Amino acid sequence: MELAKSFEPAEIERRWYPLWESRGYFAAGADAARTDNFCILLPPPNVTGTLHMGHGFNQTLMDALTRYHRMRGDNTLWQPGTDHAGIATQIVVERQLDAEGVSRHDLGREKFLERVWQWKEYSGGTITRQMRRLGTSPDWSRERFTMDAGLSKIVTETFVRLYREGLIYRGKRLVNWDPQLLTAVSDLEVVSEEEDGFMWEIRYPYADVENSGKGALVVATTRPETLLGDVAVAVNPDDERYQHLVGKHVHLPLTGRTIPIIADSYVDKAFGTGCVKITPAHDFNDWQVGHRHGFAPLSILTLDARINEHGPEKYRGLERYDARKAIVADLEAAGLLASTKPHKLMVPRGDRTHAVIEPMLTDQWFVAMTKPGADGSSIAGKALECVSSGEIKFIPENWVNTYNQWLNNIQDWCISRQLWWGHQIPAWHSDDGRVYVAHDENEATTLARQDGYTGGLERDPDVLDTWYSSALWPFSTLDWTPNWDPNSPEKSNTALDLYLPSSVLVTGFDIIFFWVARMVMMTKHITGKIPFRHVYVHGLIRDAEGQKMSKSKGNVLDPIDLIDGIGLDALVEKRTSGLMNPKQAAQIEKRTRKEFPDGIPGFGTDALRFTFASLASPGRDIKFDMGRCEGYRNFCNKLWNATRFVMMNCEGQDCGIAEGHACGTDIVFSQADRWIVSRLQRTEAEVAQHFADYRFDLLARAIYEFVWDEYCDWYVELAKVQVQTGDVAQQRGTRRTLVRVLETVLRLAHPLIPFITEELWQKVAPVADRGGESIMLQPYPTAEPSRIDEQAEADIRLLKDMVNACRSLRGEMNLSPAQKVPLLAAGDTARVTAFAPYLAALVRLSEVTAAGNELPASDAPVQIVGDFRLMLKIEIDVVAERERLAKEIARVEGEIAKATAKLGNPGFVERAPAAVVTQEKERLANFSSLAEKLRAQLAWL
RNA sequence: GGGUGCUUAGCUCAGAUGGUAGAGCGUCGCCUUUACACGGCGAAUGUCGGCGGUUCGAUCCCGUCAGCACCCACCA
Repeated sequence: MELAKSFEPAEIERRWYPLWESRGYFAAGADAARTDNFCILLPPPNVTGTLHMGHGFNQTLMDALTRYHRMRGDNTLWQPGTDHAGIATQIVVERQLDAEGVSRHDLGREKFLERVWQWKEYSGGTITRQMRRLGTSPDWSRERFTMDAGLSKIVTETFVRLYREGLIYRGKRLVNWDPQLLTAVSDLEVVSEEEDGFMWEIRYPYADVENSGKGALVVATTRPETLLGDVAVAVNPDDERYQHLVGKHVHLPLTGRTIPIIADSYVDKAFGTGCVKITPAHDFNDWQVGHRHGFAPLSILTLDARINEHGPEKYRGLERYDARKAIVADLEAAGLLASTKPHKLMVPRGDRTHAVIEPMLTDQWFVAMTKPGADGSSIAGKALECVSSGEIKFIPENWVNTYNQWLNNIQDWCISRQLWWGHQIPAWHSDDGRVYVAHDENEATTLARQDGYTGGLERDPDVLDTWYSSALWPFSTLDWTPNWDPNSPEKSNTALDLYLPSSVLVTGFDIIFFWVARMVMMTKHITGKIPFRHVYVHGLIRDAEGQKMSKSKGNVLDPIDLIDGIGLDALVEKRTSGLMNPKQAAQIEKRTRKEFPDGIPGFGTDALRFTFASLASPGRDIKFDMGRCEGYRNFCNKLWNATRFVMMNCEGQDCGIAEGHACGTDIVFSQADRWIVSRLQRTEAEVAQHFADYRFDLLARAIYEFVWDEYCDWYVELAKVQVQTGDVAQQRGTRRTLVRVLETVLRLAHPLIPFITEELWQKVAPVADRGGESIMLQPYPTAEPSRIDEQAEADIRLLKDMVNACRSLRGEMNLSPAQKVPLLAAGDTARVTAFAPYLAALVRLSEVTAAGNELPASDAPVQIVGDFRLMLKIEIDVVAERERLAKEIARVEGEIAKATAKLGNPGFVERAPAAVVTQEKERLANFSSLAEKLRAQLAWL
């Protein structure tokens, strides 16, 4: 069957993916007898999410690694799955309910969860469908979801374990509270950004008899409303201005309360007035200070951030910012407001809701990070050890600093969330405040009875942070059981035995803390094993300007749109619908229409994947450049057409590989044939190295350059000559080389561009005498050093130099590409004769004549290549040619001067390595000889 | 306040245990040469951020300054 004239990816992709999947090519190796295991865990995307550029990038790299190792014959597993993404998913469903005018509380927990499950069922396949469009090849039969029964059971098991070890505890602590979501969040889920605010200075009048009426202490605050919860005013113990006041009291404005003045070194004398109001219930630092001085925190806010019953009657029920206004106004009226100044401050906001986070005193569950466990080391300590010992390796290495720094300063992890969607905490409360943590209610009841409690039990309503189950991913997806023991036949588990630890985690640096560190901590603590050996950390995809892609900025690119293409109107519609702030629509539309006046063309999956791979340089940010996507689409087309050429010339022809054509007697390989095979070996070696180093950018480039610059631009052109002018044996050698090299290159490139390589391989393989139902099942090419041919490489390098020199000459002489001219070549006659047919074709020469050792006197232009002098026999402008030669001589003399100076420097000759000195001498000799020849040529004119 | 990374051709980015600077896109010229105009051939373009130091030699190593970006952190 004929290949289409150009590469049309859509139909090919649609055809191949279902075949691969249904034939089971993605299935895990899972061969218990083997040790060459390779395993990657898919960072589980949100089950209700859609594929974004970050996924596309991340998954392309993982798929390339997976396909590579599978073709190498390794016992390979790419373990897929999705995450329930507690907060994110719950928010989406709550918004849907909002639109219907109901709240989750109207529905009740059970009904609400049904709704979420429904939504999960409805949209849950989107992300995995989109992954399939990317050509990803995980073992879908092993797909897991964090809230599957099996995984949930492991969540419970580990929770109970950690609790019983004393590493999970419950306590009333100040936590980051999202007043909009009404849940605690972890430190990592709070993002602080600098915002404009005010600094208010407030007078707290002296209350003691001797100072009464004599003035006031002035405190500075950015949050005046919290003064209602003040329990003290603190000054630095060394501050001479205030030392005498320590132990005295001030009136707390608007409250009728009197609070003490205390000394604490936490206070910075130089900042503000040197006096700090202490509000332990509403500030993390103040909580510490209050704790040191034995003050009970006074909470003055409700969970939805309104003034509560501990505040004065007047302010009760007021929302925090309304309360602020009222309080500032009242202070001013009372003459207690000393000043108001604009002030920049860091405002903590929830990463999901963007609501201002409130430190809130609540009962929560925590994982103790730094508390020593039974084995004497803490969870965080073990995680540090895994990396410092070298068991786990970061690539690039510098991420170790980031990892260590975080773990060295880690706080206990608040794992409870006041949400409904997630793993409900396996703890049961008695009426009298006792807590029983157990695998299920029966066990809890048993524990309660043993404890002498006979009343009812109520399950803790909270769920776990979504990252808790993610932290277990390396072993929960492999069906870990508490009694797992790889050394015991009854207790072993093939998947775990083979694939824990996995080989490499491929991830962006944005989730090193959220996920990577926590997986190390939990996996090591629970299973005793590290979760993975390598952590390959890649950058984050940004838009062409380097901006983060976000809905509100309207700069989001959808990988599927880059694959299929999208019209301008559809793109505008997509970017402007469902905005949180509809006012941005006009601006987004304008920018989109400017950036993509014709919409986005469909580049196909392979081009997109190749782009992702080639962008995977070690840096932090990756600006997505659509121009490169187009370039790699062109590359795919190049590969397509090279195959078309090879098929036209080889299919049904004698390629010297069918039966009866023994190599040697009736097949001849030219230097060009040996050269391309030699270059192929080098490319194969390079690719293997880049895979080992996770340098997908260099890997993509090596393949690109081999295919385009070597195979297409040179070898195919040389092969045309050989097929046209060679004898039968040489034609055989040429066809065989053409098809075999191509077939190998397809396998070499398959991990990056799976669809086109499969499609083409199906056509090429039979001609190359390789059978098989899919390229996926073929061995990955490996370099054979014995096939590296230095002589052939040198020969072709010389031929290329000659061709380039002649082409350059033609260009400079302004010869039309259509005009054929004769060439006279001085130098080794045998060489000239051997190269003549190639030169004639590649330079478009009418004839090539060997001139022996000397060129005739002529004013024709001459190029010098090594020991050869190449003369184009054309009429030229003698003056222009003199200028050209003079210019060239000047350039060469410049080089000679540089080299001479270098060699004249005793320091260089004495101290530089001998090889460098020799090289420099050679350079000088070559340039000198070239200059001499050029001068001789100039003399002819 | 602590930490990390970046600064190379108009744009996006590679690069070498320190020894003659590269690619893609873009630009300019020529070309329907039967694989490919998603193409071919040719051409132009860089004090490799500034300043010091080490060295025979620095774009690469060290120091310092500037600019940009990001991460962590409790400054009221």
